[in-house]
Amino acid sequence: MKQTITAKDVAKLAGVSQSSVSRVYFEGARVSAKTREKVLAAAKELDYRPNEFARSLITNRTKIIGLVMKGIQNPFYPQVLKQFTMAFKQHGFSVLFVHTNNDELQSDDIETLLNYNVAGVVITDATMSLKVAETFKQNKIPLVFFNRKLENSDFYSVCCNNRTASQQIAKYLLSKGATELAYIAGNSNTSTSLEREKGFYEILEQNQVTFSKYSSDYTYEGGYQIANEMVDEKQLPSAIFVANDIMALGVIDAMREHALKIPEDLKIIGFDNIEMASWPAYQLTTWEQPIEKMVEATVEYLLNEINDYTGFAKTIEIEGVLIERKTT
Amino acid sequence: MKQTITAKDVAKLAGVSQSSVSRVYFEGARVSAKTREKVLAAAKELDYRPNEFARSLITNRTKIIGLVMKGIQNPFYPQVLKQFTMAFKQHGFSVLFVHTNNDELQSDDIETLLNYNVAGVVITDATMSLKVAETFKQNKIPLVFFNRKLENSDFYSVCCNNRTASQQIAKYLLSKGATELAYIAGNSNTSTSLEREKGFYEILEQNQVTFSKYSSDYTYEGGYQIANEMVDEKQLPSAIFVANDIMALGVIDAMREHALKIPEDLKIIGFDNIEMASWPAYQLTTWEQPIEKMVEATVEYLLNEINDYTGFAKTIEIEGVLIERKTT
DNA sequence: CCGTTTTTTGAATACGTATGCAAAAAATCT
DNA sequence: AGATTTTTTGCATACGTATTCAAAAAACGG
Repeated sequence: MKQTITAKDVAKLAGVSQSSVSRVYFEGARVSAKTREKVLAAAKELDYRPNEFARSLITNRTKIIGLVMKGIQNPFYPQVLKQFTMAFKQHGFSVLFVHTNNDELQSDDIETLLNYNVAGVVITDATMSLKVAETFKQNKIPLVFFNRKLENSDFYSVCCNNRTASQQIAKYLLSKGATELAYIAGNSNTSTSLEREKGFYEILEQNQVTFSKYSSDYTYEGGYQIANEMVDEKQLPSAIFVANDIMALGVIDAMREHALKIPEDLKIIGFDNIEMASWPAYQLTTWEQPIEKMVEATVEYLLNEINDYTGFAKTIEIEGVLIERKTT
Repeated sequence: MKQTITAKDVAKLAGVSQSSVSRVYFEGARVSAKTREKVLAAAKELDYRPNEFARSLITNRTKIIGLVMKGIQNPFYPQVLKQFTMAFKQHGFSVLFVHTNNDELQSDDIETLLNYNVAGVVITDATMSLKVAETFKQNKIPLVFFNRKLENSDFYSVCCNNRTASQQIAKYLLSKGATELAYIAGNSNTSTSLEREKGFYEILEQNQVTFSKYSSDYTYEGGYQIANEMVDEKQLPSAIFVANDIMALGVIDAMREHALKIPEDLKIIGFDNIEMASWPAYQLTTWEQPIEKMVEATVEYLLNEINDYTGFAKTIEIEGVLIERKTT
C-alpha cells in the first residue's frame, strides 16, 4: 500500500490541529510563527506533501494549465512549449499537455481538460468550434488562443502582428528590387496564413504589383512539393514570401535542386525565425516572432483571469522584427 | 460560481442512487443495463462529467502520467512527446509535461509529480539521483528512463540498441573504405553517448583501426563548432560518426563551409533519423531509432506496473536500423 | 491589573466520488 | 409456486484537505 502521509499525521507529531497544518500550506492563511515552525519541522520529518486532489476537490481550483498543441513537428512549437512550461512553473502551475491531430479540437480532448478542471487553457496551433469554446466560458475557464485568432468571436488571443509584419515584408522585398512576387500560404483555414496574405497583398496592391498565390500546409514537405510544382508549371517570381520558416526551408531545398541560386535568381523570406533559419545551410531571411513576449502576455492574462475571472476578450498583437540574412 | 454537476444531480434526475451513477462510470462495476441507460441519458442531459479529483482522492490513483523532458530543442524529442501523448491518450491517460533545464532532475520537478500522485513517470533525456528515484519506488510509482540508462541501478529503461548499433555503424564505415575514423560524442555524462562510443570503439579495435574522439553537447551549434575546430586543428579523418543527427547536421554545415565535399572528402553518419536527416540539403546517413516501438514498450510496461506494481527492473533495447543516404 | 480588541486555534463540516454491507430484486432451480 | 442462488441497488462512510464558527490566547490600552 502507498503510505500516504496526511495533514493529520503532521498535526499529531507537531501537537497542533489538522486545521493549523492546512493553514501553513495555504497561501494567505494566518498562522503564528511558532506553530508554523512546528508544523514545518514535523512535515519535513515525515516528508509530508499536501494532496493536490483533496485540495482541488474542496477549493474547486487547480494549479493545472491545459496546453493544447497540434503542429509539434514545426520546430517553432517545441520552443513555445518550453517557454510556457517554464513560465507556468515559475507561478506554481503545471502543464497538462494535450496533443491533437485535428485542426479543430475534438470533444474528447476537451473532455480531458474539463475533467481535470484546469485553471486555464492555452490553445496553440489549433482552433475549436464556438460551441465547444462556450463550454469553457460557462465553466469560467480562461482560454487563450496562441498564434491563432477566431474571427468574430470573443476570445482572448495572442498573436504576432501578422498583418503589419507582412506589409513590411512586402515593402522590404520591393525595396530589394523584386518585381514578380508570390505568396505560399499555410493551411488555408488558419488565421495566421490569411492575415499574412492580407498584409502582403495590401502593399503590393498599393504599388500595383501583381502577385501569385500558392497553397501549402505549413510543413517542410509541403514547401518542398509546391516549389517543385512552381518550377514545373511556369516562370518563377523573383521573390517568394513563404508563410512560415519550415516551409521556406523546403522551398529553398527544392529550388536549389533545380539549380536556382538564392537570392540571385530568387529571393525567399520566411516567417517565425526558428533556429534552423540561422543555420549556415540556409541563412534564411525571416520575420522573428517574439515567442518570449508572446508567452509572457499569455501567461499574464491567464493568471489574472484565474485570479479573478472577467471573460475579457481581446486580440493582442506583439511586434516582431525583420531578420535579414542571405536569402533576399 | 462554477456550476458543477455532480453524480448526485444525475442520480436525482435518473431516479437512482448516487452509487449507481458512480458505478456506471467506474470500469468493472456491475450495473444493470436498464439503470445504465437511465443514468447515461440523465448525464447527457445535464452534461455530467465525473470529477477526477474526487475520484483520485478516494481511489488513490490517477490517470496522469508524468513526462519529463529536457532537450526539446532536439527535433527527436518532440516526436517522442507526440508519440507518448497519443499512446497514453489511447489508454485513457493524460500527460503532465515537465520540462527540466538540468541534466539531473531537481527536487521541485519531482515535487510536482508527487503532488499530483502521477500513475507513472517517463523520464526522457535526463537522469535523476538515486535518492530521488528511490522516492518513486517507495511510493510505488513506476518509472521508465527513456533513452537513458542509469548504471548499476534497478530501474526500468527503454533504449535503442546503442552499442550493437554502433558496432554496425563502425563495420559499415569500414566497408565503405574509411580508414581514419572519429567519434563526436554528445554530453559526456549520458549513457547514450557512452554506449555509442563503446560499440564503435570495439569494432575499430578489433580491426586495429585507431580513432580520435571529440566531445560536444548534442546540439547543432555544438556540432558546428567542433567541426570547425577539427578543421583548424589537424588533418581530418575520412569518416565521422556523430552521436546524434542534429549535431551531425551542424558538422555537415561547417564542413561544407570549408569547401569539403561529403561524402567524397569526408563521410558522416548520424544517429536518430530525425526528419531533417532526409531533407535534400543533407541526406544524412544515420541509424534510425524506432521511436514508435520504443514508446510502445514503455507504455506497455508502465500500464502493467500501474495495474499491478512489481518494481521489476530491466533494460529493454529495441533494434534500430541503418538508413543509408548520401553522406557516406 | 483588568477590560477590551485582535489574533490564533481547534472542532466540525463539506467537497464529489468509490465501495463495503445489507436489503431488495431478479434469476435460477426443484 | 416456493426455495435458493445470483445480481443489483441504496445507504452510509471514507478519502485528505479548506474553511466557518466559536472558544482560547495574546496583545493592547488605560
